[in-house]
Amino acid sequence: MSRKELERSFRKDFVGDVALELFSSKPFERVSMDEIAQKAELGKGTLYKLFSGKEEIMVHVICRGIENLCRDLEEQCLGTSDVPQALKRLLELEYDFYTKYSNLVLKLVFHQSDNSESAFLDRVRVQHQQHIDLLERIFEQARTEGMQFRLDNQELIQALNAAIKGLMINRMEQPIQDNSREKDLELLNTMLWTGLLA
Amino acid sequence: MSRKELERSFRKDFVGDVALELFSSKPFERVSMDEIAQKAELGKGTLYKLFSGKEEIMVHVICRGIENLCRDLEEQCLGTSDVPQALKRLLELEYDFYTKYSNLVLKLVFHQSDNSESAFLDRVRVQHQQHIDLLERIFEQARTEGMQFRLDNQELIQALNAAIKGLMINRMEQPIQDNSREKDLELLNTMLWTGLLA
Amino acid sequence: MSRKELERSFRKDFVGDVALELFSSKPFERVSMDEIAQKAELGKGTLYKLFSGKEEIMVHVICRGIENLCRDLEEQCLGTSDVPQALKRLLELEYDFYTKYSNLVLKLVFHQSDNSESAFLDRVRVQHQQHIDLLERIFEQARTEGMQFRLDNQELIQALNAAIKGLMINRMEQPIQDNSREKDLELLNTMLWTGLLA
Amino acid sequence: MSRKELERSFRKDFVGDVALELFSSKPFERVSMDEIAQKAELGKGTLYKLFSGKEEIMVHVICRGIENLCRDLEEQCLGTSDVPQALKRLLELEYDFYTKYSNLVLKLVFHQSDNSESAFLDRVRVQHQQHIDLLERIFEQARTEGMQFRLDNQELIQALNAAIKGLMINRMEQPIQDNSREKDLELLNTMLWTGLLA
DNA sequence: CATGAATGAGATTTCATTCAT
DNA sequence: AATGAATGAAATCTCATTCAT
Repeated sequence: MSRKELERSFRKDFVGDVALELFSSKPFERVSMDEIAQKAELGKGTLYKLFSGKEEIMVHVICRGIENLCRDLEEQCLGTSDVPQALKRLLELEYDFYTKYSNLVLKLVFHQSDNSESAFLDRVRVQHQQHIDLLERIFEQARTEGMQFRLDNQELIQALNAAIKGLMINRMEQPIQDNSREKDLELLNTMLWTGLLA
Repeated sequence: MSRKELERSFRKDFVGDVALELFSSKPFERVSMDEIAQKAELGKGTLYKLFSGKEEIMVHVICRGIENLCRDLEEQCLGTSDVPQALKRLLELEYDFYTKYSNLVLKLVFHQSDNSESAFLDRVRVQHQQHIDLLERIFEQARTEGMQFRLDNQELIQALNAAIKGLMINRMEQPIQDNSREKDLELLNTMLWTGLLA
Repeated sequence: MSRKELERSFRKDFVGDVALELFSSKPFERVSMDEIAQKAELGKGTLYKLFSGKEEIMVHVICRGIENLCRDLEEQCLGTSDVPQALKRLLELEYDFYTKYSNLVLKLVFHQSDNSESAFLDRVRVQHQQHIDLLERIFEQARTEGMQFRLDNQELIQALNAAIKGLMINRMEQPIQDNSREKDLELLNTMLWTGLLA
Repeated sequence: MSRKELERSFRKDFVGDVALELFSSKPFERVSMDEIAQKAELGKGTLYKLFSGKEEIMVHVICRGIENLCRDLEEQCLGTSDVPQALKRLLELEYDFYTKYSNLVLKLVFHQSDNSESAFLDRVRVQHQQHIDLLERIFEQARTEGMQFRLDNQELIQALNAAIKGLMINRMEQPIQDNSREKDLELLNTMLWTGLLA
C-alpha cells in the first residue's frame, strides 16, 4: 500500500472506532452522520469521501470486529491442547464481541431480512463465513483431543450462536448490574457444556 | 361492556392484527401509520381515535400476544402430570410466540434501553411479569413431579429466554427453510434438557 | 317562537355557556369540538345540527356576551344622574366583559384581519355597533349632566377600548394575583379620568 | 466571531426578517415553516439547521426587535434634557414596535399562559426585563428633570403598556386608514399625559 | 481535498367536518 | 334526531445525502 492508501485506511479505521463507540450506546438509526462527523472531528463531506454512506460504515466496523475476533480466537483457542480452557475462552471472546456489537448485529439482522440483495452484505457474509469456519476448526480440534459432542458442528455452532445472542438481548433489556458478565458466562457454560438437568 | 365498547375493542383488535402482520414482515420503524391505515382500510385519523400513537399499537399487539401465550401455557403446560410433554409443549409455544413477534420484541428491547420511563412500557412490563410468574409455576410443578434442575427458577427462565431469543435471531437472518421450526425445536430441547456434551 | 324553536334556542345557549367556559381557559384554537361536545354531554353531530361550525359557536357566544353587557350598561349606566358613579360602573362592566371574553376577542381580531369577508363577522359587527352606540349615548348623557371631555365621543370610545383591552392583555400574560381586578380598575380610572401627570 | 459564525448569524437574521414579514401579515399559527422556507428561498431542512423549530424563530425575531427598540430608546430618549420631546419619541418608538410585532406579541401572550415553563420564554423574559428597566430609567430621568407623575414607575409602565397594546389591538381590527398612526399617537399622548377630562 | 450548508422525502400527529346508522 | 366513527389535509420536524465553495 502506498502512503496515501495507508493514511486513508488509518482514517477509515479511526472513523470506525468513533462510530462503534456511538453504536454501542444507541441503536443504529439513532446515530446520525452529523454525530459521527462531529465526534470524529471531520466534516460530513469527508465521511462520504471515506465511505459511500452510513451502511458502509456499519459494514466496515462490523467486519473489522469479526476480523479481530477471529484473530483472537485463532491465537487463544486454536492449537492448544487444553480443550476445556479453549472452549471457556471461546465463550468469553464471543460473548464480549456480541455484547459490544449488539446494536450493529441487530441492525444487520433487520437488513438481512429486508434488502436481501446488497453488495455490502456480501462483505459481511464472507467475513462471517470465515468466523464460522474458524469455529468449526476449533470444534474439530476439540474432537480430535477426545471431546465428544452430541451434535454435529453445524448444530453446535447454531446452538452457540443462539445462546450468546440470546444473552446479549437479555443484557440489552436489563439494567446492567455487577458481575452480569460473569453470571452470563457461567450460565452459558452450564447451558452449553453441562446441561440444565441434574 | 356495552355494545359500543365491545365494538371499539373489536376494531382495536382488528387493527392490531393488521399491524402485527406488517410488523412480522419488517421492523417497527419501517411500518408507517399510513401503511397500517391503508391495510386496515381506515383513515389515518381513525387509527388515532383508537390508539394514541404508533407505540400504543405496538403495546396493544404485544400485550395481546403475551396474554394469548399465557392462556395457552396455562391450558397446555400447567396441571398435567406428563412433565416431559409439558416442557416440550412449553418450548413450542414460546418459540412460536417469539418467532411471530420477533420485530416487536426487538423494538421493545431498544425502547427499554432508551426511554426507560414510559407509561406504555409499564403495561408491557406487567404483562411480561405475569408471563414470568407463570413460567415459574410451571417449573415449580415440574420439580414437584420429580424433575431436577441444575439451576434455580430465575436462572432457568433466563436460560430459556436466551436460547429461544437467540434462535429467533438466527431465524431472522437466515432464509426460512423447510423444517427449520422442527430443527430449532429439537436443538432447543437438546440445549436445555439434554446438554450438548455426550 | 314555537316550543321547538324555544328548545333549540335554549340548547344553543347552553352549548354556548359550556364553550365560553372552555374559551376562558385557553385560546380558541386549543378548544376542540370534541371537548365542547363532551363537556356539553352531546354528540359531535348534534353540535353541527345547532351550529354550522366552530366559528358560529364563537359568534353566538360573543354576541350573547355583548348583548348582556349592553343590557347591564343600559340598566346601570344610562339614565342615572350620578355621572361619576355611572362612569365607574361603566369601566367595571367593560373590564369584566373583556377579561372573561379575552380569548374570543383576540380570536376575533385575527379573524377580522384575515377573512375580511365573512357572513359571521357581520353579525358580530352589528352587535358591536350597538355596543358603541350605547357607549355614545352614555357619554352624551354625561355631557348633558355637565361633564366635560377633552375628546369627541369617537375618540373617547377608542381610548376607553384601548385602555381596557391593553389591561386585558397585561392580565393574560401576568400570573393572576390578589386584587388585580381592583388595581386594574383604579389604574383605568386614573388613566382615563384623572390623567397620569400631577 | 469567526467568518462562519458571522455568516450563520447573518442567515439567521435574514430568515428572521423574512419570518417577521409573514408574522406581520397573519397570526403565528397560520405561518407555516414551508412558507417561511419558500419565501427565504431555502429548503425546510435548512431552517431547522438554523433554528430548533418555529418557536425559536419567533423568539429570535422578537428578541432582535426588543434589542433594536432598546437601542433606539437609549439613543433618542435617554440623556436628553428635552423631556417632553423624549416622552413623545418614547411613545412613537413603542407604538411602532408593537404595531409591527403585534402578532408575535399576542402569540407570546398565549404561550406565556400555556407553557409557563419553557427555556425559550426565558430568553424573551430577560430581554423584556431589560426593556422595562430602560423605561424605568427614562421615567426616573424625567422626574429628575422636574416632571411629576401621579403614579410610581411600575404603574406608569403598566399604564403605558396597556394603552399602547390596546391601540395595537384596535389597529389590528380596523382597516388601516390614512393618518391612523398620527391619530393614535395623539390619542396616546392625550391619554397618558394630558388626561381625558377637561 | 475538506467542508458544512442545503435539500426534500417521509414520518407522526391533530382536528374540523361529514355521514351512515 | 342524535350519534360518534371515519376522514384527510395540513402542520412540524428529522436526517442521509449532495455539491458548491
